[in-house]
Amino acid sequence: MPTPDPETADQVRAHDDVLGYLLKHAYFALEQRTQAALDDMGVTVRDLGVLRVIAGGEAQSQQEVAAVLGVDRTSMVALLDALEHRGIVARRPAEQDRRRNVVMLTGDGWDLFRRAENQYAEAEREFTAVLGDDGAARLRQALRTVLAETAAPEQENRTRRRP
Amino acid sequence: MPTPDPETADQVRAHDDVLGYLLKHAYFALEQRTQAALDDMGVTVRDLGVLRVIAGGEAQSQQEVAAVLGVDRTSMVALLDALEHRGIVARRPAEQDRRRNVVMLTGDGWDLFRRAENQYAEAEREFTAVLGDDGAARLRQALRTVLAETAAPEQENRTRRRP
DNA sequence: ATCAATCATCAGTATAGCTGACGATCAGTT
DNA sequence: AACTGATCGTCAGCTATACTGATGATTGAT
Repeated sequence: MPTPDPETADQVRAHDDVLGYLLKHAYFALEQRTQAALDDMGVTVRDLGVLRVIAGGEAQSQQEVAAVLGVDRTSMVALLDALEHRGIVARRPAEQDRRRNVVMLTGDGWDLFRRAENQYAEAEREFTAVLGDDGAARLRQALRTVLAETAAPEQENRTRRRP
Repeated sequence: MPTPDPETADQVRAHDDVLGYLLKHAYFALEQRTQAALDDMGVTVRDLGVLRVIAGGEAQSQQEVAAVLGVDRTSMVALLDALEHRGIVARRPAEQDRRRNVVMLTGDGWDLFRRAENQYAEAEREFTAVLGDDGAARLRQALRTVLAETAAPEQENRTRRRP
């Protein structure tokens, strides 16, 4: 028997007991499904996140959008460049503070957003269908709870590993 | 009023109602916490995942490990190179099929694994402490359920976006 | 023996995030 | 009015990661 020490191997936690594994794979599985639902429209899930935050008035400036979504502000530049190029969003310097760019949806942007959001929501519903409405709501609530507790106000810091 | 159409903006879903957002950020928040708990030992969460799968006997060859974890097989090479170099795992061609490399933990590897797994588990416990034991179990179960339903046997395909 | 398939590996490519810098702008001080 | 420090958007360069496609070694079936 090559690998597992038979006496100890069965005390080892199964990989799908590990919350990190479950979260990561649930995230990627959902991403794949929702992205597939958006492919027709030429929008990424990421794009839609930006549109949603703008449409909901949750953020105005580029940095606010970036902060809400946990995206780096320098990455937001290229992201918005593409969306602006396609006439989906527009940038305009804020009147009170001309350093800031206020980002807003164009008419076409609103249109695209609503269609994309519908497709996205449908894909999410399918994804959580097994849980039932209550189960899906409880899942969301649980995630919201742990996130609120963590309350990491700093950036996300995904890259850094051992130096 | 620059951005939100006031009549429509309040019909827009808040970003933290979106399951994709919640999963992604919960995943990254947990990753950060658990990684911090492992930093002392010079192991990444990713490394530990590999060790766990090997230690539990859930996989033997490199590709099996990669498949269980949803990691690309070509990425697994470098990952194992590093672990082997540090004397944590050992590769040996399988006797029945010498194309395959059977991966196993060394004595030091078992040692490191057990310590790392303890640290990791503690960090996870802290992360889900707000939910209580039952809540944490329900969260895990919900994630396992949607993942089982998805049952995506293909690769993960994280990169591809619009062509 | 031959041939397609599989495993580990490697080289090359693309993407995303981060750091650090820059100019423009703002607020507060003098 | 001029000076200082901070903030915003932008850009260039670095890194980590995943993927593609190719290679050699090996296998199983014909």
